Amino acid sequence: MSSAGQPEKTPTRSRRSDAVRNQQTLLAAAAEVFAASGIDAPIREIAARAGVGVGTVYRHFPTRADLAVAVYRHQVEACAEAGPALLAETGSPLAALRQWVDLFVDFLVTKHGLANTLQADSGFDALHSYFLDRLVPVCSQLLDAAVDAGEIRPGTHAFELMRGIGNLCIGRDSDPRYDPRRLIDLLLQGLRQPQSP
Amino acid sequence: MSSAGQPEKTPTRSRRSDAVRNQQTLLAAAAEVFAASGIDAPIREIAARAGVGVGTVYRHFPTRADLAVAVYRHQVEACAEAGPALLAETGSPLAALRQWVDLFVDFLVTKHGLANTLQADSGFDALHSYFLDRLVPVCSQLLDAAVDAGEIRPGTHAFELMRGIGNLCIGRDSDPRYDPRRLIDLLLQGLRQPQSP
DNA sequence: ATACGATACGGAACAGCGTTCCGTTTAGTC
DNA sequence: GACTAAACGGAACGCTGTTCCGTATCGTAT
Repeated sequence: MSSAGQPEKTPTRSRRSDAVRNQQTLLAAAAEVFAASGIDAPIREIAARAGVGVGTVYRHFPTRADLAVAVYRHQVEACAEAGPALLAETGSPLAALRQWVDLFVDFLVTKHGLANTLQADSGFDALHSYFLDRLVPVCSQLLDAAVDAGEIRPGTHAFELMRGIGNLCIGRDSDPRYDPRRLIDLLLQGLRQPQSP
Repeated sequence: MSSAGQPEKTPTRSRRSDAVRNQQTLLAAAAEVFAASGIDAPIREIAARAGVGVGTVYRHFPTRADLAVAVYRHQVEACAEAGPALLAETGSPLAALRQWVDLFVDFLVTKHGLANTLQADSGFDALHSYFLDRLVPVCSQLLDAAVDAGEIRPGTHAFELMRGIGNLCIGRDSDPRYDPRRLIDLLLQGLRQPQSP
């Protein structure tokens, strides 16, 4: 009969130790490979560095995006948590927004190719969604606060702003004359404009 | 006979007729396929539609970018020529810049995947260069005029602005909530800001 | 009109990558 | 120690870009 309970764990067997070990190894390997060769590096390369077969990679992380989410989760989390913190400790919500955007840009720009994944159709659906689900609310909060403080005009959607910032970060490495930050600054300046004709 | 002249043509033989015919056919086929399946469509598909072998495609257009340049040349040219025209017929240089940017965005946004090629490392070097070589001077002229008229702040590089606009246009089709034009408007608004604190 | 050689053609062949699938191995449990 | 579910490895498949060369075709000199 088995109590009807057991709602969440160990139906019959516990997780195999080699499986958890491999998952960890894979995570580390993927982090290294992503850093070295970008987020588009061949799966085989990651498998090789972790010393496993490709089948194992796919079992643990069905899509490349799942792997990327796992690799970058901590940093995304940190960025998300920084939002409210900045808002609390900074006098001007707009200044807080600026600093937060800077954090976000830092994050995107230091990982080769990460910015491209902000596009919805980049084949990184899981990563895309995770980024947006986690960060859009934070951005929204900052935007609202700045609007309430009368520092920026209303009407801008956090989702759109985040995607725009992500897009602007694409291809930063390929040309030294292109600095996304300058344009993002311009964008934020544009937000300030008090609805002029 | 042959005057000593003829400085540019027919060293010994003239171009073969099948070659010119195939080049035309290829151009038409590529235009159709690009429109239908995006600029990343398989070369084989283009070859098939043109009724030639892949070797022929590569002989006429060594890289995909060369093909794209040939396909879009007219439209890029039109856009480039519209710049000075708008400047001449519009009172405000900033207004002219706005209209011109609108044209550019129209162009990018109506071709599936074209915007991505504005990135320097997208593997579309020839296209990237052509776009930039042709359009950056035009944009620069508009920017300068607007600066001279005191409508925008100085210091913005046409190259950077163009790349930024191109980047913002990426992925427009994948999400109806994302409208690049709103952000580009914001960007241009930011330009207007008279150098505030 | 014909022959000849340069030019262009076609598509097989190779390489790199993502992804699937299944025979084999291994860890956990009895 | 035996049994079985879980996990593994990597061969295999399909799709793509790109190269290469034997063959067909066109332009021209005769």
